[in-house]
Amino acid sequence: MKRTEMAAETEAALKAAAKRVFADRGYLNAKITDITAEAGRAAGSFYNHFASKEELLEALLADMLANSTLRASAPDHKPDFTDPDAIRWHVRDYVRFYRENAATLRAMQQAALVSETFARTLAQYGATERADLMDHVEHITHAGLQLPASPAVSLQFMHGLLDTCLQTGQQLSPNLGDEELTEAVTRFVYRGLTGRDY
Amino acid sequence: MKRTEMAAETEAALKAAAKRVFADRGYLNAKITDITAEAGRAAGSFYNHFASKEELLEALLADMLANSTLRASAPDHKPDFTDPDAIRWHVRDYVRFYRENAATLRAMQQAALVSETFARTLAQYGATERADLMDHVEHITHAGLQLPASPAVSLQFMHGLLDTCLQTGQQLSPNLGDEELTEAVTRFVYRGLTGRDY
DNA sequence: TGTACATCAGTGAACGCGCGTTCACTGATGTAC
DNA sequence: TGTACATCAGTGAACGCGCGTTCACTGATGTAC
Repeated sequence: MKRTEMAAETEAALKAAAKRVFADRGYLNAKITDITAEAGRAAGSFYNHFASKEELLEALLADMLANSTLRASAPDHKPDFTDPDAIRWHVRDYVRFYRENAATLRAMQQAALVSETFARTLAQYGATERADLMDHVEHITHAGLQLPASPAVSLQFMHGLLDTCLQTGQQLSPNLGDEELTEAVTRFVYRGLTGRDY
Repeated sequence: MKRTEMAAETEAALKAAAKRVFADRGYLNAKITDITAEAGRAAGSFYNHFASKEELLEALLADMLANSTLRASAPDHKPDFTDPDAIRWHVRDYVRFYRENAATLRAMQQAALVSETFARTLAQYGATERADLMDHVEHITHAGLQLPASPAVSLQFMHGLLDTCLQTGQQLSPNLGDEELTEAVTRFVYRGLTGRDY
């Protein structure tokens, strides 16, 4: 095997192991040696690829962002939140995204608690996500309906609610499936944003 | 000064210092010596009062619970969420409670990320809080209105939303005051839960 | 009330554990001729 | 194609930093007589 391949394989193994370890015991509790052990490599090997646990997380974040450029440009994407289907589409998409990237997202949230830098990165990322939805909620005002707050704050409500649901998902009483969760959140958010029902 | 008084004073100073340090740089980042320094005591003094940082946090939690038995039994308390005023009352009360105990609450959340024990305690606490509101939301169903999900899950929506708002409160775009926040959340939640507007 | 001793809160230097990080070494792959 | 040397990914024992925790000491308060 080529040397570059070998190195790439080890790096990939470390990232994959890190996700598993982060998911299992959390980013903050994860030791470097937990990750290398999980990846089946020696401790020192870690530093051939990453300068620190923080840098590894940054790499995971970069991977996540690189792999998710696809979404929100789908053909069935609806950009008007006066239509419940548009909200449902975005809720469902976010749930899917969260499921796919749970390990990295949760690790980021934990890192943000301890590091100012990660806190900023994460806040930035959320803000960008919400900026893209700004026009979606503004349709509501234009339709003569009254948002509960400014468009920005209304969006934070939606975003925050969804995030909380996904993070505490395991505890949701009668173990709610993703489809039911999507339905319930969609209804709650549609009602909350527009003041209407469907 | 009496010895018992002296000890009590030091313990109180350590607790107060801990809250400040936790609020300032977070529970997880707080070192024992940060706390003792902030309290103006020697490092070793800490262990005359608490066996560990965890035990200190438990003491803060106990204090918080002891000092907050008052609320939710006030004379103007309304127990029926078909009335927006009832929701507003609870939202306002929760905001007040959060403001008063922000340091301890945030510390608990951080501790929960790292310690299974604290995670359980916190989940337990939230569940208890919600259990007390169960009958409040059930009025909605009894009035012939349709909740977005089961009463328990609907309550988690409300609770989660409020929590997120308070935790990320600083970033809320046009620095929202508590009164506006209460109004906006109340409207959103009332609409979301009942499907009506006011 | 006074004296002698016990107790105990507080002190801070020193200890030591845990874990991140290093580094001399190995053996396999790459390169030069 | 073959040989000799260079490079480099990976290894894991050892190092050392940071910080929690201890402990011998101090001086003030409590107690016994």
